[in-house]
Amino acid sequence: MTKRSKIPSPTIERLALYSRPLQSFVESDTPIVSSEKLAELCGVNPAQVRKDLAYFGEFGVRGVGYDAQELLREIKRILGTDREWTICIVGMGNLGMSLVENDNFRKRGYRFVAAFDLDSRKAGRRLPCGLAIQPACNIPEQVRGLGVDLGIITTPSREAQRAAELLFKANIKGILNFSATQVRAPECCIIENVDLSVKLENLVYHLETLYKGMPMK
Amino acid sequence: MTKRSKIPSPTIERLALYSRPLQSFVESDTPIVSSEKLAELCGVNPAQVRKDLAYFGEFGVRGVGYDAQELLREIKRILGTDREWTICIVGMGNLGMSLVENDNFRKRGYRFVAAFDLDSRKAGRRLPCGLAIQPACNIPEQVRGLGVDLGIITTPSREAQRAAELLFKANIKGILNFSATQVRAPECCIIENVDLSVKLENLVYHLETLYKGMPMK
DNA sequence: TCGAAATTGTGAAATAATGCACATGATTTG
DNA sequence: CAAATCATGTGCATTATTTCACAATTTCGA
Ligand SMILES: NC(=O)c1ccc[n+]([C@@H]2O[C@H](COP(=O)([O-])OP(=O)(O)OC[C@H]3O[C@@H](n4cnc5c(N)ncnc54)[C@H](O)[C@@H]3O)[C@@H](O)[C@H]2O)c1
Ligand SMILES: NC(=O)c1ccc[n+]([C@@H]2O[C@H](COP(=O)([O-])OP(=O)(O)OC[C@H]3O[C@@H](n4cnc5c(N)ncnc54)[C@H](O)[C@@H]3O)[C@@H](O)[C@H]2O)c1
Repeated sequence: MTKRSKIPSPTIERLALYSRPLQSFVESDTPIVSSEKLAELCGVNPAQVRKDLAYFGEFGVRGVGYDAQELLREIKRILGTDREWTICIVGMGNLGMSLVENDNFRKRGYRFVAAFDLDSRKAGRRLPCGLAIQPACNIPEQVRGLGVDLGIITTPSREAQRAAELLFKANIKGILNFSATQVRAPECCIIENVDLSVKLENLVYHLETLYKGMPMK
Repeated sequence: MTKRSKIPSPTIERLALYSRPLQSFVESDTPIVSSEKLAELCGVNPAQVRKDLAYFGEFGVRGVGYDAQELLREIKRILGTDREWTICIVGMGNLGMSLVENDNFRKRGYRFVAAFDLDSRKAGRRLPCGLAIQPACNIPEQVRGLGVDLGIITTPSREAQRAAELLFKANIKGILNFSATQVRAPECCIIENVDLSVKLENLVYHLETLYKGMPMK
């Protein structure tokens, strides 16, 4: 039990997924939820829900279900989202701005504490949230000084690796990269690459296959 | 050997991934690429690259490698991205605007042909790209009339299902949903849910686990 | 109080995905 | 032209993940 070393990584993604409907249950004063209900809302198998949770302990009551509030608390603890995480963001174009403005991150306990851009016309500008955009060359000093937890890269693809290098220099431990190039990182930094158009292409493939009358995966 | 019916879905995601460096090779006049090089750039195992491709045919030359241009063309054909796909987008807030403005989608052969919002102050406004935002109630008629291929949902979470229903009514076949609720769809429509904060929570979990016990600095 | 219904937790089977290792064919070099 | 080198394609072992199926536990109603 609780040997984190061999927990399937799909399990982790699903735990985050489960927390969304759980939050709703808590907000709507629905105290008890079953693996079947949760599974349905998240589009997975009920046994999967139970097994995912079982990696970390016994949170339910047989014949009854799970206490929504308690389960949500446990999942947050497991994921590490029961505390605030600070974020800096590099590349204040359309997507970067959109992310900083987005309220959901704040609600989930993330806080943007620094924003950077290479463009000298942008550097100095103050964002609605109160942050001032700083020149990218400040990254190592600023990010290290503030002890920022996470970095988000929203620069053009060709600049992504360079942006990442500055973050490594600042000793950052985790990066979410939205550009279309896979950023390469040293051992000590975890990268999550999120290429949005890969998602679109997935969709396109499935449609294409479907239209051709072939059975779908 | 082209039996599409049992192709692993991770394979499809990786094919899209491979196309990024391949594009660069083509643009920089590098004619030949090996599975090893491609694998390195995409952060996967070389045998994986070869196996992924082998599901669809023999595209390489033993002892030599793959012709970058030809391989790129084949991958596009396999994915279905060798033709234009039209997109409509529902919810023209920060993220929606950002997606419509993004040039990469156009470069990859996607074309936004309609944009919708519920907000009556937004409806009617013209976007830089030339599209005019329409009221959401126009979706069924407009989307069906234009024969739009794909839908993107960027409304607040609580509105996502409603937005989706309008798209179903318009007989749309695939939807990319950026809101934090999993949209439920009829058989005839494929949904890809992309919850960005799930990605962040993944990162947080791994950091938390990695540095459990050790002082984070 | 008892039996039926509900629902969890879990071992074991089934299914899916990955990666090794080598036969195969191309190319280069001496 | 033979040998060395390179890199693909693939059968198979390995590893990872999902799902089944059922014992265990709780609740409820007669
Ligand atoms: N906008 C979207 O909806 C969207 C969707 C999918 C992927 N993406 C990807 O996200 C990234 C950003 O997209 P965008 O639309 O915001 O682009 P954008 O061009 O609007 O913004 C990029 C910003 O990065 C800044 N920049 C460039 N080099 C930099 C550097 N070295 N350090 C710091 N800042 C730097 C630029 O000055 C600019 O402000 C791109 O890689 C894009 O492919 C965006
Ligand atoms: N902005 C981001 O960076 C970001 C990041 C992650 C996830 N998301 C998700 O993407 C979605 C959009 O985010 P956003 O920041 O653009 O929000 P936003 O509030 O800026 O925009 C939402 C837009 O949707 C419109 N809308 C509401 N109901 C509608 C309906 N039924 N039909 C059509 N339009 C409707 C609103 O008028 C508004 O213009 C949200 O679900 C958010 O959680 C956004």
